[in-house]
Amino acid sequence: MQAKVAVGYSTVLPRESVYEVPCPLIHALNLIGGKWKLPILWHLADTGCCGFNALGREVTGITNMMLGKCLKELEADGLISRTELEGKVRRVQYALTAQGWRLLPTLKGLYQWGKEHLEIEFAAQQK
Amino acid sequence: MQAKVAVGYSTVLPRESVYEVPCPLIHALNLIGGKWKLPILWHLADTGCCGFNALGREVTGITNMMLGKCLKELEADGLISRTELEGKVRRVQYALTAQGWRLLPTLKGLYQWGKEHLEIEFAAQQK
DNA sequence: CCGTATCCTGGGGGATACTG
DNA sequence: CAGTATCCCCCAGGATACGG
Repeated sequence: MQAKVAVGYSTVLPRESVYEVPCPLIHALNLIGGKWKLPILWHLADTGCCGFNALGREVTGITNMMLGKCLKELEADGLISRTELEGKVRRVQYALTAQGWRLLPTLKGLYQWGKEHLEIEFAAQQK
Repeated sequence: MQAKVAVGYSTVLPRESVYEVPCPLIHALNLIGGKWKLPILWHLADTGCCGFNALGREVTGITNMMLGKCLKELEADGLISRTELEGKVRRVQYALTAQGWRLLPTLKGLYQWGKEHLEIEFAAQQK
């Protein structure tokens, strides 16, 4: 067995099910869970802001259905903002909120860990 | 729109679907995805090592089915180790691997962000 | 004690079509 | 351009039971 290392938060499970008590980590994972939330956030991070159809074109493979659903949820959760612009043709702008921006860097560690994991996995296959 | 901040990794989407190209972040999220992977990892982090039934007792709500499936996947992914102990009665020890240990602290930032999000949400409901 | 086999259900997500 | 409505399929995960 490994020596115990600092994890940074409590790993003690509650007596009740973890799903009957609000866990911040599970909560965060739920907000960005699903197949398309992260790609949408990435593209907004990359371009600054974006309209509905433009977003649909850039996030390859997503359908209008899922795009609408995800955008609605992300907005309700305060990760993105929706702004209707004035003009004769209808125009809407989606952008990250401050809270949305704050989320992205927190994923960096996980990204690095995943990269390492992929490399180890790849090396094992080469043998 | 917000000023652009450093995210720590590339947010540029590939021309192909994100799901046709191996993204380390998506990969990491897949490894710990599902309902029970994190609770299992937490309990192993908390106790050091654990047998099958003991784990099932502590991770409240999980069934034998899901426990077996998750343990098998986590082992195949190199996050936990499975050791059969010598003796007249069968005994097995599950524990985190070094890679498993390295994962947990990377989730700290996400945990903090989720905590903040819960607090903001709660404050909004009080109004 | 350590699991596996079977059966079943809910909902996430795809395809397609339609509206203002 | 910015979405909604409908239908359908698949599989993660629950319930239950059984075997080494």
